[in-house]
Amino acid sequence: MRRNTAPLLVSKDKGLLKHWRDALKIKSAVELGSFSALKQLARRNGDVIWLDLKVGDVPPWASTEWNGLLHDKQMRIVAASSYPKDEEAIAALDLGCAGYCHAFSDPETLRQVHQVTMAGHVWIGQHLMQQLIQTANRAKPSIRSTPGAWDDELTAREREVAKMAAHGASNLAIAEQCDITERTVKAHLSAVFEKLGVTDRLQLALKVHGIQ
Amino acid sequence: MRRNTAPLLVSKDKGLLKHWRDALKIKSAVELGSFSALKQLARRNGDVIWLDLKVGDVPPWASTEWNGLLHDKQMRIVAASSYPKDEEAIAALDLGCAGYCHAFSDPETLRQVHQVTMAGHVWIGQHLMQQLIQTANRAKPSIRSTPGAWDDELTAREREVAKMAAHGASNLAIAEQCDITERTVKAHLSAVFEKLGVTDRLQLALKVHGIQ
DNA sequence: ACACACCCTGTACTTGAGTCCAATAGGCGA
DNA sequence: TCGCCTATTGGACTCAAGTACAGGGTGTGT
Repeated sequence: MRRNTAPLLVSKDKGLLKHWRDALKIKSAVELGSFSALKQLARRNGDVIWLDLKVGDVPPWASTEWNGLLHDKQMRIVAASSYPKDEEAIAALDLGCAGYCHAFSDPETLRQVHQVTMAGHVWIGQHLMQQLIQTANRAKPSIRSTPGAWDDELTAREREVAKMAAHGASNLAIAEQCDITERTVKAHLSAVFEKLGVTDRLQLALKVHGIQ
Repeated sequence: MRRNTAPLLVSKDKGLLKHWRDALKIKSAVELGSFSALKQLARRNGDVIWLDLKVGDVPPWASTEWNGLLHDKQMRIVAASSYPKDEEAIAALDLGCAGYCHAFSDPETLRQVHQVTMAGHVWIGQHLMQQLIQTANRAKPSIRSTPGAWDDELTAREREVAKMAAHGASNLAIAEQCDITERTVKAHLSAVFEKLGVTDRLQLALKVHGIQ
């Protein structure tokens, strides 16, 4: 079982340091004022390191400086920003950071971040989580029942009409675009619905775009 | 501050139920043996619901049955599987589940999952996290188009209704799930259309799911 | 007390969507 | 030539969706 190891707080902001100390309920935290000072420490025992990204000398995410710190599992770094950005979060987590959060999150959340990361898990905010899930859902055709082959048994015309409908075009708009009657569009769509096993154009759109 | 509300455990597996009870350190847990029983409960107060996916009558992820349970924030469902799959996790979390984990995770992890989800955050295993990060990194143009900001100026109810509509639910279905009148659903959706600058539910769906 | 936002509901209306029951015409393989 | 598929269209119909107009109830901040 793990015990109450002292986290390492890296920031220049006195207010932030106090906020963290109060939240994590620690009396004597090791505190550093710069990223370079952090680098000196070399391999610690697995404590969580809270890193204020505003600290100044934090290297860019693409830098190789991170390799030694993160790719061995020795350091569990929680990157904290007062102005969180999704791109930054992804970059940080991809590099191996144990967490990414708003620097001034409420104490309860900070405590959870600490516990979770200390236990070897990864922390991520729910907003970013939604982004990731959505991206993954769109990027991963393996989830679909019919991976990209939704239009297999459709005729050319049906495919054409189906795509337009799935992108929000009205029957009339499709008719004009294809230079046919609205009635014909309906006929094609009915056939499409039948073949794809859906009931309306919204279901069709979800299927075409890979959602459910 | 948060009180010690009793979680709801849904499983047929006696051993699993005991495992969960022991891990979460609860004496009197409400336990259900089926998903359908869970559906009867309607809107609870926000307790965490532990759902064993092996329970049998769990509807497929594409089903609209999930809408009412998940898209309002009333139910925080942690989906637990003895044979976790990444695709399933993504599907579950995308639908609005608060977490996805191995059913027989060690007690400490289970406790953390419980705390995190109870606090309104989302739990995800670190392996899947890595996958998501990598996927996001490969497809980062889509994430910077901020597909998650579509519901910024919507009210909670509007958001809820909008999500369900965007997933293909009819007004009547939404009404029943939310226990309101179809007329009210229309009112909410009209407001949503107005705020999002779309004309119908299909356009809404495209916006919600990040297409166009 | 008041304004304001949100949530809920009603009646009445217009209209796009989708279906059912047809029909005509061209292409193509057996 | 005879089916069979595809594309096209018509009329008539049902119905969900969305809008316009008009409220009532609640909670919250000023």
